[in-house]
Amino acid sequence: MKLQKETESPKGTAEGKHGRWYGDACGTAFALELVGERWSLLIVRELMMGGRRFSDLRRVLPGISAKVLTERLAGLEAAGVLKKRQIADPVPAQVYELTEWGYYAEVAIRELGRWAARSPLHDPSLPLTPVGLMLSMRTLIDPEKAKAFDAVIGFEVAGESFVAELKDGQLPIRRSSSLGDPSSAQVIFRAPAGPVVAAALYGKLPIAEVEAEMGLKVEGDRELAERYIGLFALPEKIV
Amino acid sequence: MKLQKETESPKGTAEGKHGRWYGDACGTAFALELVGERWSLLIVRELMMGGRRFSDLRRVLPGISAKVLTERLAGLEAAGVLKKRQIADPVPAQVYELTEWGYYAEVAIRELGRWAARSPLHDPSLPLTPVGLMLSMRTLIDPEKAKAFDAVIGFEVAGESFVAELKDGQLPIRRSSSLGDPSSAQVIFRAPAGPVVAAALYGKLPIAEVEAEMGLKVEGDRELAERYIGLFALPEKIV
DNA sequence: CAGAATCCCATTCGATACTG
DNA sequence: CAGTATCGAATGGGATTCTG
Repeated sequence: MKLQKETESPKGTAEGKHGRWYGDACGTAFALELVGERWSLLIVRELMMGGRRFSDLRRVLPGISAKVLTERLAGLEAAGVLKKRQIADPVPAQVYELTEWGYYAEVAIRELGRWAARSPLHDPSLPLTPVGLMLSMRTLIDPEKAKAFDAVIGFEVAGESFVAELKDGQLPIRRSSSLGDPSSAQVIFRAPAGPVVAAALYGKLPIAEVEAEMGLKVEGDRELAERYIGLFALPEKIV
Repeated sequence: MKLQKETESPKGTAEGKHGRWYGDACGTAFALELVGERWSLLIVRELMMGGRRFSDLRRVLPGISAKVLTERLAGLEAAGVLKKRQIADPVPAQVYELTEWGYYAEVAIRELGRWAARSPLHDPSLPLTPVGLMLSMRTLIDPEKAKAFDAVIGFEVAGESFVAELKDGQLPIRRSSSLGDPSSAQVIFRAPAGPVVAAALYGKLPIAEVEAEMGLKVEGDRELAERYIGLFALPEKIV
């Protein structure tokens, strides 16, 4: 990012002013120029389930400062990864939303996560944002097992709602404004935080135990919930 | 990386001393802690075709300083991505080699590259290292077309030699110490630099033209070379 | 409250010089 | 060849302030 700062790459000769960029035709190197700065890819991750406001991003990315978030959003917009958009819906506000191409980054984000989760040093007990949880499901679902299974699952995690529509081995997930009782979901997982759902999906703790000890609530078809959980497996560690 | 510096994550409470780490269970966030610093992932990329020495890395990563390379290698070793190994083969020396898990990062590296290459801002005319070229072939080959085609192709690019063994739609590539005439390759591409081969593979310029104007030499079965080139296509740009 | 702008300090980067 | 040592410049991040 920072594509149009003071001194852009002079006549395409491969490097910015201070050798700050890589000057490498390799797509990976270019990706790192676009999203390689601290926080950038996590911002993209948080936008993967739809546009978010500035303050939403600050909330789910604890530790990012307003200054850095501002800089990153500007850089990602200059890079064509996201666009700032005015909305008038609930109240006049602006949301940051991925461009079509920005959404294509999901595969790379997933594969980075799949790889890193296989490190023995990875600590899955840390906090997990609702969007992080949703993306982890899309990463870790077993596509073979999923083929034989259609379902509509609702999630309400830390106040954010999503609907996952399992079909043809695919698991598209969208944000849902209201996951009320007139929902089409056959089963709804409600949890105060991401790791609670993760404990059920990946930790393979019995649902009842996660309900009793971590505040999960599974509403609707509990047998379906069990089958759904059976679709996921953490990748094995490697050393 | 920097996993065991002065103040490691205190009792696993999610953040390092200065909030430098993300404290996020999301595998992607952890990946960024491991390889998210400037240059790290490009070092991993350059090791993807086998171990390299310190000076090899400095040469193919123009712009990286000895200091930063030293720091990154130490960090990546602490993270379990690579290992320093003593060799005595040609001369006593030490090489940095990916661990088994380190090699698994290739998918993520490829997907980052595939994504970024679809940006209209990507400039494919920049320099391309031999390893970058080899990885780009593994990224951009059409697996469907490749299924019906077995071949052994040699490459000698900027003094580095590789053999690619196309079989069952897979394209494993290994470094080759000598790509002499007693080689098993059915066709050999020789070029002074990566972009020359890229011009033939992805630019779809006629072989004869790339030979005449860019210094490519195609030895052996030229018809096979044409068929091989036909397996590759740049992904379309999106906006 | 949303978000941009400013100030300040710690860390990091990169170039150069130097060493076993 | 394989790194260390050093130093100025750039960046990162927190706190504060300003604007709507």
